Amino acid sequence: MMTDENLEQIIKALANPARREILQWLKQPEQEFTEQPNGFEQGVCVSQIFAKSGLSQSTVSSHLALMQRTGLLASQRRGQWVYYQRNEAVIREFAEQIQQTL
Amino acid sequence: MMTDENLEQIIKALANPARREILQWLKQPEQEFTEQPNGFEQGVCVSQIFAKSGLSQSTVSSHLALMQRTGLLASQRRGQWVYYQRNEAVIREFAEQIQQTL
DNA sequence: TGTATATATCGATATATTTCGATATATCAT
DNA sequence: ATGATATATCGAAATATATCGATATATACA
Repeated sequence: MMTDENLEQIIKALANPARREILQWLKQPEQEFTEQPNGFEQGVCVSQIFAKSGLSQSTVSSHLALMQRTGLLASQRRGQWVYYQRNEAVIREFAEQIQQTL
Repeated sequence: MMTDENLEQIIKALANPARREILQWLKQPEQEFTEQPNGFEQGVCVSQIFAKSGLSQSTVSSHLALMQRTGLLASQRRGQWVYYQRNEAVIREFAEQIQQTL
C-alpha cells in the first residue's frame, strides 16, 4: 500500500507534460527509440531520451531523477550508460489507488 | 472520451493538496460538514468548505472554480448560495483513463 | 594516465502556482 | 432603496517548478 506522500509525489510528477511523454515512450521502447547496444531489456539510456525530447540534457536528467525518486521509474547503470525503465508495479498501484480513493 | 487537454487539467488540479482534500470532503458531506438549510442534495456551499479549510475565502473560491472548469466539480446557485458537488462521471472517467493509458 | 563519452549536479533565470486582502457582484431581507 | 450576507474577481507577494548552460563525476578506452 502506497503512502499518501508517495501518491502526492506521483501526482505532481505526472502534472508535467514532458514527464508524462517520457513515461509513454518507455512503454514501447522498440517503437520509440533506435536500437541500443544491449537491447531494451534494462530500459532506455538517458541519451536516447534526451535525443528525442527536444529538451536539454540536464533537464531530461532531472526529470528522470525525479520520476525515479517517486518510484515511477527504475534505473540501472551499465558501464557509462544509465538505463531507465518503467516500474510497472508502482504505476499499477498508483492507478488502483486513484480508482479506489478519488 | 476525455480530451488530452482535459486530462492534463485534471491532473494539475489534483496536484494540489487543498483541492484533493476538498474533493474528498465532498464524498461524504453529511460526515464532513454541519447541516445545511436545504440538505446536501445539491452539494455543499462555499462558506462551509471555506469554514473547514483554514484558507481564505478567495483562495477557496478559486480552488472550487478551477475544479469546476476541469469538470471535477459541478456548481449550482441557489439564492445567495452556490453549492458545489463532485461530478462522479468525470471523476470515474478520469480514473479509467489513468488505468488504461498510464 | 589522459581523453572521450554519458550522466548528474549546480546556479541562475523564467514561468507558473498558491495565497492573501481588498473589492466587486449577486442575492436577500427590511 | 439600503444594508447584510455569500461568492467571485483582481492585483500583488511568496513560493514552487521548469529550464538552461556550465561544470562535475563516472566510466571506457587508447
